Amino acid sequence: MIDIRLLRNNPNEVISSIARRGIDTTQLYKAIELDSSLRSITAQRDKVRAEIKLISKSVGQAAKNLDQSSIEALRQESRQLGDKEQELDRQVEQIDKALRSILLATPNIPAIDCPDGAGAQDNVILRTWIAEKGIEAEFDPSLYFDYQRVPHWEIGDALGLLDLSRAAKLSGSMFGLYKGKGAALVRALNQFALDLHSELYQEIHPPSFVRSETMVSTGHLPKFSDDAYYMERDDLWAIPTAEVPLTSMARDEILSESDLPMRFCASTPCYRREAGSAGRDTRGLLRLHEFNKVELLAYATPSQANQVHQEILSSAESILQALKLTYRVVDLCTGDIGNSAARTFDLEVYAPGCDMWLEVSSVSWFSDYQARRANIRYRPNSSEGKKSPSFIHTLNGSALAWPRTWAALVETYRQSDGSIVVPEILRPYMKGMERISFD
RNA sequence: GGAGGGAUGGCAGAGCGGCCGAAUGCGAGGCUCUUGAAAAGCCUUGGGUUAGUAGCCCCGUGGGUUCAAAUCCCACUCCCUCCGCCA
Repeated sequence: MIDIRLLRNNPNEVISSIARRGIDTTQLYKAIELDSSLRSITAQRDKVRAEIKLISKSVGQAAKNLDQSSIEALRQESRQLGDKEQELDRQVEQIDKALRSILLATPNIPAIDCPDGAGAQDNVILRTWIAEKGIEAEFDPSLYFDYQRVPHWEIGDALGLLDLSRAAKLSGSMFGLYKGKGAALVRALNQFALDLHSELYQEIHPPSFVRSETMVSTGHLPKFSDDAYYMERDDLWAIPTAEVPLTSMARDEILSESDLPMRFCASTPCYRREAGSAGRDTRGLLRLHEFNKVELLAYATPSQANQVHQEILSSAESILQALKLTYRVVDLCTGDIGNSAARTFDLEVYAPGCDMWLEVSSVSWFSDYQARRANIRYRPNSSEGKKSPSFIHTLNGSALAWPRTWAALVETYRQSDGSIVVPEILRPYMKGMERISFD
């Protein structure tokens, strides 16, 4: 949620910033009007309330003096004021509700240095890391051999690592089913990523079903309810990402500045209805309703946020480098960043078999947008006098989403004989296995 | 699923319908004393709204009774204990 005071005091600045997303901002002008009438009517109501309180006290006095006639008079007066108060309060509630629903639907203000753009085509590629050379360089498709130009679903089928037709039998399209060494490979990836990060990030194993309030905190509700799975019987939502529970852990809490930044990692299943993307990326593992990923998330003070953002980015990059996969870092433009984010870097890994750059991580800074919704604050260190609590900043990034990483990995590591070499770093997690070949 | 008990400030824990935004203890911060520290003493210390140390709101949430609700009534949510069932 954006700060209503910021909007009130700098309306033009805020509105033009949000307009950089290329969305309609007329509702924000309405919000400003609602806010000003809300404040004036609230003031009127509070004045009436103050009167009522005074009268009530005099009734107490009169009762002590057994002054029946003045008690009755005061009661009359108070009742009349009560009617007035109720009417004003009704208006306050109505306006407040209208204002709130606009604010909840309003996306975050993009960061100043977030590049302008209308959509994915305007994203800025910051750098490309070439696994074969172990350095940042120009991408060169000729580095790949013909035997790497086989899509992962064919590889998975040939080596018996994937069984997508049975997955479809069980659950329909866009579900995965890994088998044998294919399953072991996902497990290895997961374990490896958690081990790599558990020094810096505290490991959490959160629930994967959450209440509505939890989804609202991160901005996944109310606007994007169609994208999530909902269990009506129990009024619970299946999480679309570990960001949801990890962010809400500190909901309604006041943290102390000396504990910040706080860093967490979690491996969870992620559930997405993909309502708006029917027919897109339907082959293989590129788009699934259920997948696993390891998520990194941090709570920080506003002044720490930028550094922590870079830190999470390099943590995520370090996995791809360790796996020796080619990837690029993309700075998402204002037209492409998510609603709650102020700045986002995507990591896209190159999958030679499909000849596609696959988004495997999205590292975002949410400024105080989520913290405001979730009411997560911190108390500044009291060295310079007393300061009241203010909102923290939240940041997160997928440490990696497994299906797409798995896909890029088997395509990249395919050999001329059709087998797959297991990346060295994963071998300890695969009982030392060096190669996945035909059984 | 059944039966009980509970929900108050960072934590613990009081609170006859008006004198309660709330005792007390702990914790935290500041000061005094001290070479320094400890101990001791003194003072301060919930959140929100607002230009505001004014007013108003917040004692799980939502309703109700009343001139007046933390306190009475109703509903709901959550937590704890016991029983049953089950990984």
